[in-house]
Amino acid sequence: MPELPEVETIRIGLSGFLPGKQVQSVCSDNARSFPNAPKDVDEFLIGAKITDVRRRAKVLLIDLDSVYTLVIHLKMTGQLVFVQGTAPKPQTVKSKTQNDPPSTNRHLLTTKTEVRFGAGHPSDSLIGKLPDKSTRAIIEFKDASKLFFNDQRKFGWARLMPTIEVPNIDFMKKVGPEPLEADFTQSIFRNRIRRRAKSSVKAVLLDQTVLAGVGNIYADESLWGAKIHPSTIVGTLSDQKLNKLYDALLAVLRLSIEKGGSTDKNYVNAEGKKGSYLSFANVFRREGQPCARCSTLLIKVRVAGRGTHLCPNCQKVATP
DNA sequence: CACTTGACCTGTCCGC
DNA sequence: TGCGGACAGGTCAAGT
Repeated sequence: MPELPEVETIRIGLSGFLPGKQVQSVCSDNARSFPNAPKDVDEFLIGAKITDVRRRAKVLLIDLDSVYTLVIHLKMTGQLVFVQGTAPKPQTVKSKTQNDPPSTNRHLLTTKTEVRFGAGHPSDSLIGKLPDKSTRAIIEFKDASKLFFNDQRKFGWARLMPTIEVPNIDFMKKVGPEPLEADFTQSIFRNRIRRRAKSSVKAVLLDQTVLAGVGNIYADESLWGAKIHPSTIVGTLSDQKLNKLYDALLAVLRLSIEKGGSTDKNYVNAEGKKGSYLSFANVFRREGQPCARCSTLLIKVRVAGRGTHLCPNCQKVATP
């Protein structure tokens, strides 16, 4: 679920909290979610200070002064939850599904001022209830603040590795350019998209080796913006159409970062606010609703193995 | 080699 | 009410 705008929102938020924090202790389930050997954690994470929080594609990079980096991919349901260690300030945010009596919250931490990042699930809407059963790792800092890594579906992972080796990860070597970097021009976009001339344009947008950071939400939104059917074969698209797609893609990515990303179930940014992009979305999860341009009812189909939202009137399959 | 599909997971939702 | 199955999607491995 977290795509480029969500991970960037998380990066911005964590950048306000983490630099300078010194790691006091770490606990994890030692499974796939955080597979490092305990001795490496002892040597390179415990006692280290965080120097920077970076992002590449959908990957978060938390740099340490041990010259190691914590590399985190949230995949679909991963979250990073930062909990301040001081000034406990009880909050009562109720689940929308039920009114949980406080007495049932047996896992309340002593500190309750928390900031949650990333994709979530309904049980997460009770702020202050951590760790929960999706918690995979907890990093505690010397000032008693904590960073929780939660992931309901265990697709995400966090890995500690030497900073200098991060660019050598297979994913990092293969991943395409950042679409919001200044030197990512229309012609570079067209050339990279055209590398997969026989594929559907949606499959190519989702291909991280073509360009970095686009997932299902922003693929659908940008194709609607450019009036291109997601099944259109890349080779049949004109330069003009691809330029429109470039413009639409950059516009939706920028708008979403401005809105703090997309909140599906729940998700808040550094200021405790939900990402609001989905309320600006034109097609994603809006099947059955009228198209904002032509009022035709939006539909949901399957393209490139993904649920795909489009306007059947504005986005017709290109006929060569 | 280029491209597509399935596996990995768990929680939710829908139909019977 | 409960149960089975489809579905959600980022990425990699396996298949066509």
